Amino acid sequence: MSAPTLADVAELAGVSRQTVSNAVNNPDLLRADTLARVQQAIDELGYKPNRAARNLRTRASHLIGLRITPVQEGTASVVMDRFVHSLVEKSGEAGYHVLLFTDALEDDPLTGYDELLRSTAVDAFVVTDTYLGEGQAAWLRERRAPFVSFGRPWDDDNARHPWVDIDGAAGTELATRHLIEKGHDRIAWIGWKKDSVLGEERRSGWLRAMHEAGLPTTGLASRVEDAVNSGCSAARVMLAEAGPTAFVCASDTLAIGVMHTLAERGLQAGDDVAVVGFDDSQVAQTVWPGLTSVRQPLEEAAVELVKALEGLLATPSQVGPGVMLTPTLEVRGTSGPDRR
Amino acid sequence: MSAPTLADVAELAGVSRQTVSNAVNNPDLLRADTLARVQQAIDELGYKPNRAARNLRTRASHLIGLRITPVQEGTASVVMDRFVHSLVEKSGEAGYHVLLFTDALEDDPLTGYDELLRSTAVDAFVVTDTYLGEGQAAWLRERRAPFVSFGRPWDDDNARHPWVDIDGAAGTELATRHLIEKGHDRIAWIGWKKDSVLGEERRSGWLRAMHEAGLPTTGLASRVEDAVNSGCSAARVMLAEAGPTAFVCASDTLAIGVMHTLAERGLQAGDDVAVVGFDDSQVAQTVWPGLTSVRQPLEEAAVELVKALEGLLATPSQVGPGVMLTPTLEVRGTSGPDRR
DNA sequence: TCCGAGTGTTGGAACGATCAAGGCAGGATG
DNA sequence: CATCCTGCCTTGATCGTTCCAACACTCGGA
Repeated sequence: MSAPTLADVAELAGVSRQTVSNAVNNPDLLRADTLARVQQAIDELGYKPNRAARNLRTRASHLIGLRITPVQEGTASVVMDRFVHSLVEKSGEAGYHVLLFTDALEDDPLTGYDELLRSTAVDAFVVTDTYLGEGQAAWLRERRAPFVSFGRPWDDDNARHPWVDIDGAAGTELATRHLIEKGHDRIAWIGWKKDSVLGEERRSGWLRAMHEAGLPTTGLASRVEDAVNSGCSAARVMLAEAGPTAFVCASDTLAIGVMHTLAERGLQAGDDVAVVGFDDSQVAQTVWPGLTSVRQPLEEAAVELVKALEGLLATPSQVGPGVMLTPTLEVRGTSGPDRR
Repeated sequence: MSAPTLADVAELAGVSRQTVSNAVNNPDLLRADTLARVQQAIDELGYKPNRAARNLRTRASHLIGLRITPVQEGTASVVMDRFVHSLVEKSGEAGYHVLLFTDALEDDPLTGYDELLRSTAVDAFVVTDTYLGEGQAAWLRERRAPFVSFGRPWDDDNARHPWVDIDGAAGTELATRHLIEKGHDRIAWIGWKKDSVLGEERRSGWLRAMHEAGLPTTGLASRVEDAVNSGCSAARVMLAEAGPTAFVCASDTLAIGVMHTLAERGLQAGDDVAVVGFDDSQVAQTVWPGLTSVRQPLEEAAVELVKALEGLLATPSQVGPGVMLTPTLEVRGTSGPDRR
């Protein structure tokens, strides 16, 4: 009735417990025929090592913790969904499972980490949203908790942990260049408030591409909240005051807002005014006529994170350099035709 | 350096291990002053019970497994994101964590379950996508694995497990009635292929509302793949052949397709032709002028699932009835004005 | 014949918690 | 006064695995 144990297998195969353990963990220590015999017993009984017992003995759970934050309703971004999936898949291949947790109600973000850490429920954490400055990384470092972070250590200067990040500036630069190549010369930026490090980074990519091409930027930048309505009104103001022929936005949410304003004015997104978003959300993929958008290589990020994680757990002392990945541009209808 | 154990706390507090254990698990067994003394020692050392050791002894991991499937790119649906978050939150409140897993590459969906089950890594599973007929439920039942399902036991007649589902027909009925009240009488259905039980269920809600109002349905139903393009072409045909004034769709993805076709024809979604989607995706929330959509009460579903899970793990033999939840309608621009 | 190296295998202890049973006061009961 | 009970706490065993050190066995060399 109850699950077979190591001892059951050992008895059936006529060997000792340790031999079965070796068959599972160090097969090359056994003589071929013994291994085969043990293997058959394992198959016959359907034996799988008991996780709890193994965890207890080896002091490892093969679990990695990931904190998830509430879904932002009303925005376009669904980065988390794709990222979580990639992470689960890649860590699964490395023999790790992903354990999700949220903040306990009305508590600070660190209680979740603390609980899992102290109860030795997970081997390591994957930290995201480092740009929010919640001090997750610093806190974990203090406790010597193993973790890798998806996102640069923005808020932690003396950080010494592995990280993987995506070069947002490269993304917006890509987007801006794409529009310049299309023949645009008045390209506006709709981004986030100045206190958003991520927003400022993405803005800098637009700025770089514009300067490089010798195009004007004054009066062409706007900084607002990440909401559809904010995008709408920013675009309204921008169209009235600066007459841009294209918009580069810090998010698909803002880009959608811009598109609303264009529709409102009877302007055709793409043909009349070009728009580029950021995140390649499902909104960008499905909205008419298709929103050109910067796509983060989340699968790749997951691969790198798991790689870093494995390295970290194998040799905790030495930490490799951070990994910076470059996003790609998904070109769709709102890019519009060439204007030359 | 290493984490404090029960024995450490016991020594510091001057009591036995068992007493500390009781202080943690059955506080009311202790005299008040002893409890206080132990509690202080616990706080002082920052003690948390070791998960692995506890799991081993109690034969429970307080983990529940959830299988996730790849994100469908190019569609609007993001049900999983919201659901996962709700589930993590609600199960966290009940003392459970959620363990994610995916199918091992090119393997059948059941290997993931098998592995976690046999290694006693999780206490139970939450099964989703039962409408796909992958036989997850039947397979788990066979192994006597505890699980609850989000979705009726479509594919398993003699199922005896707790389940929670959302009444899709009630959703589309709600949507259709809403349009009827607005004064529409030629309301088309764009749904999925006949082999989709979910699609047929949603269709039945439309049918019911139409019959109830004595409205015609012949020539007004279309069954296609769940893709934006399919929605486009279905709408094109429908407009040409049946002249509907409103569309009810099985998904936001299809609804977006319908909206594309309307835009293509110079028709105003809402003012000229009404459209209602299903899922209240971020696309529905952000697209212009706002897509009216049926919203699944996923938070509520998570609550019910966790409740069922707790019941199941407490008394595995008795199984309560399934829980059916009713969706709501999020009214937005594509509903259009009253036509009376 | 015996030794020592090289393989494989063995039983006992440990990981850190909970379970089951038992000890020990002190008051109620006959 | 002996007995029983009740409340509170302690002791030893146990969950299933891996680590550790010691132990057989084979086989070539002295």
